[in-house]
Amino acid sequence: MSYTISEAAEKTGLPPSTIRYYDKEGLLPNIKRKNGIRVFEDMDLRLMGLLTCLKNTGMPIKRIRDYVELTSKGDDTLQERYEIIKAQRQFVLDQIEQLQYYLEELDFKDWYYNKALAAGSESAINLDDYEKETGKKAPDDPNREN
Amino acid sequence: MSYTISEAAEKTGLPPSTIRYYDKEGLLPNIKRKNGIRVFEDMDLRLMGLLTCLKNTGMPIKRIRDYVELTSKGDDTLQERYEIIKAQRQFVLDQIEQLQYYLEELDFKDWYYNKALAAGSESAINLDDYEKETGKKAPDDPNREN
DNA sequence: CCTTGACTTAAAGTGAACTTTAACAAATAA
DNA sequence: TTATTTGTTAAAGTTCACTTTAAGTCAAGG
Repeated sequence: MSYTISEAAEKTGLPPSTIRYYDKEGLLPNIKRKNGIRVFEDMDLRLMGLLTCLKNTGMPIKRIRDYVELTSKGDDTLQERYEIIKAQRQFVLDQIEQLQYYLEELDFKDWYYNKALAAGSESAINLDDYEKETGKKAPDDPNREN
Repeated sequence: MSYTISEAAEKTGLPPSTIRYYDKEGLLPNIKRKNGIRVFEDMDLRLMGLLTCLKNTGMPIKRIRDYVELTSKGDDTLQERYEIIKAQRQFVLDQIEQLQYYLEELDFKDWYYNKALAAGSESAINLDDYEKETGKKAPDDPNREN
């Protein structure tokens, strides 16, 4: 199947302006043209899925372009591409860990506001209760007197 | 304990310029001054920890300021603050889920390059092997002929 | 007394990732 | 035939979150 830019936009969730921007930045090599108009194939849409993955996990556009360029150079660049993917995979693992840490901070805040709302006031909260009730240590937090 | 801006910077990991910027943006209300010079207390450092948590989980500066402002208005704003924290907590859960999805895409790529490097070429890869070897379905990916 | 170093401000500059604008081309519907 | 729709480009504009710069204040040390 082939698609126009607006169809590709719908399929990928990226606005046409962004697709054109990615194309200009070299993230979409070998997009076909018919009378000057971009023609997207399924393979292009799958590439855009990968771009979205890399972008949404924090890879800068320039590095994505490097990866894409390496890909079109063939088997000689397998090792280099592998290093990029491995690094990004580790980066995602680190991000998840970081988010899980922040989640604990927000879990505490959630508990805190539940308590405060039940009591009608923040001043009524006994922070020792957090550990008693959840088994987790209260994180550092403003609103504390330590 | 009290700290200068450079000590606060060291403790929080934020550069002094960023701390001044946050102060200007209203994220650090009630910072004391001594002869015009900022004096940070432990409570301020803990607040900065919370700011970092909110910022690093994707909350825009303006929304963080709203939250901070609500906090200094006292118990009347408990419900509103709770909503903000609850929404952010859910946002973090969604982010983790999203990252875990992207991780699977990268896991596939990792497998793919391992295979390709072992064989010396991408063309030698049989994508059906991914499910056979890992029990996971190969995600959509460029480099595939489907 | 003077220099050094750490602080202050307002304002301008930066980099990333788009988005918008303006002007134009080609195909299609009325 | 004309109007509308959908595409094209280069270039300028936007937003966010800082960072840098320039000019100044102030306390401590030599």
